[in-house]
Amino acid sequence: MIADTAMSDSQNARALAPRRHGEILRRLATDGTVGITELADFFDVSRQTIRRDLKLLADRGQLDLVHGGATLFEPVEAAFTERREENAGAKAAIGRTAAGLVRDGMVVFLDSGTTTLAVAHALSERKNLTICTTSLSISLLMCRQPHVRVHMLGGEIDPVEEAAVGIDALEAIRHFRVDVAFLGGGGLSPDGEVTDFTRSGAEQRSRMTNTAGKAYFVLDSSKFGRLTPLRIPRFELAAGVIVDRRPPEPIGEALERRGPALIVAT
Amino acid sequence: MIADTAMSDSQNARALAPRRHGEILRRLATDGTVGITELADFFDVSRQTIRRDLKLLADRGQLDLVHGGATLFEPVEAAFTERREENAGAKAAIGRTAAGLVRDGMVVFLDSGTTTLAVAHALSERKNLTICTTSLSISLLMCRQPHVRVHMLGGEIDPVEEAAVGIDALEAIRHFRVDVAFLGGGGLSPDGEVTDFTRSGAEQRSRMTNTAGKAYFVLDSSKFGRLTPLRIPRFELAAGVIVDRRPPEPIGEALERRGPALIVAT
DNA sequence: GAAAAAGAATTACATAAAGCAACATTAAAC
DNA sequence: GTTTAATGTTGCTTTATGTAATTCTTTTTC
Repeated sequence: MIADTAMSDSQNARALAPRRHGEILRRLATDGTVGITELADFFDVSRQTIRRDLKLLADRGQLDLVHGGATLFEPVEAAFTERREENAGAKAAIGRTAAGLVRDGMVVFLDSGTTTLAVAHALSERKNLTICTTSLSISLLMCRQPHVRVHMLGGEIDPVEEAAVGIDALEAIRHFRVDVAFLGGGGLSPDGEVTDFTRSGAEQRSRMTNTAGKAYFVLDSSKFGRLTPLRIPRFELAAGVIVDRRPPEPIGEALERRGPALIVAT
Repeated sequence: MIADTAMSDSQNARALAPRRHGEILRRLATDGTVGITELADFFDVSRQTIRRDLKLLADRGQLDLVHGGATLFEPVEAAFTERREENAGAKAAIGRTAAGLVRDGMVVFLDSGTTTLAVAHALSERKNLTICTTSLSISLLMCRQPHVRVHMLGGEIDPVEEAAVGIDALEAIRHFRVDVAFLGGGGLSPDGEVTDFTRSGAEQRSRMTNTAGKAYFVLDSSKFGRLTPLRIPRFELAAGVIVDRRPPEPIGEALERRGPALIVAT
């Protein structure tokens, strides 16, 4: 079905305009850009024809024309980079509060995420820390800090989180004895529970909650009431949830009834 | 079949400005800095062109211009301190040559180091790669690339290399079957042997040489004749050593007599 | 700390490549 | 065969890139 579209036999591919369009869009989806000369060679048609194809697709709003070819509308540069900026003030406050729970010499686990990255920044005052993390950015940040030892938990990298996930990361956690863990989460549900996006993420956080001396979830207020699909088993064992302001009322109480302390950053 | 689709004619790759822009922003995101000469070498265009690209991106607010290149717009990046690349042109050439040895779909191991980082950059044309690395920068760079799967080998982070070292990294290597490995080295000794700075580094490279389908050392000319303390066991099993120019004569011959091919990048 | 040297920015212009529009040609449809 | 749609061709315009001369910066040297 799709295979026909993507077939590279130039004679076959040549005939029909819709085939070209399909292939053009497919390439755009994977590469982000297409070149006119490149396409003309591939389909064995003139550049003018390709130009007409692109013009048509551009009129339909399926791509952006540029000199020499076309690009996707949004080159989706800033998935992660963008998120970092959201709620920056709140996250910095959470970071400072979290850092206040850490003493020199401790072993600290830092989860992936922008809020935990803020915690990492706030930890720069502490000495002789051992940081244990799955996040590439946090590793890079902390390893450039003096008096800090960093352990990166390996595994397959999730391009969205820019952090290690999966079996290897899960296994690596076993090797560590951590004093305090700061964990992210997908949302804080109306009944006071932190929930997650992925099964392996939830499992990882669950284990950390279980093995760390103290485990804290760090959540900025944009997460309040947000529902994500996975519960985090043994969430009740967490020492606390650090937020930038008190969540609307059914939530805060429900959370405290479960056990973890509700800590509001200042 | 799809392979035809994914052809990487360097002429085409050069043509489109948006492709350069994408790569420039990607580099900025990982390195925090880009140099004009560096980029001109990499894309094989004039400095003037790169200057025009940077000017354009700066007007869009995507970066800050500085003398000789550009930096990230926000100084949020305490995380990504500047890493001036010495010998950037030579490394880019080595990177291109190395990338020429990689086919779409392969499993590639990339060692830590600035030369292997250049290889990573050059691999941006390839599709469906699985990258396996100990380097934080390379992980971060490659996981932002479409159609690339990244495995970060975990372990304690060496702040100099900004890469995982030690037992965990050594163990993690076992789990992988890699098609081709690109390894760094401390120096190329007068008797034609690649040597290393640390015991664990040497061991890691030795194992990789042994288990990878093909292993190549990538060394720029500043390493010629340099003596570092550790030999790399089973160095002779490497498929080749990629350099930017032929080393002075006792060295080149000695190397070839040992087995590995001497590949000079163009 | 000032002078010299090296590298980088800027300007202006030349050239090559791409876009465009009108017309010619071919292939499909009736 | 005629008609219609799609593609190819041609000449001209526009855009992108490269080159060279000049003027800053920065770095090096004494």
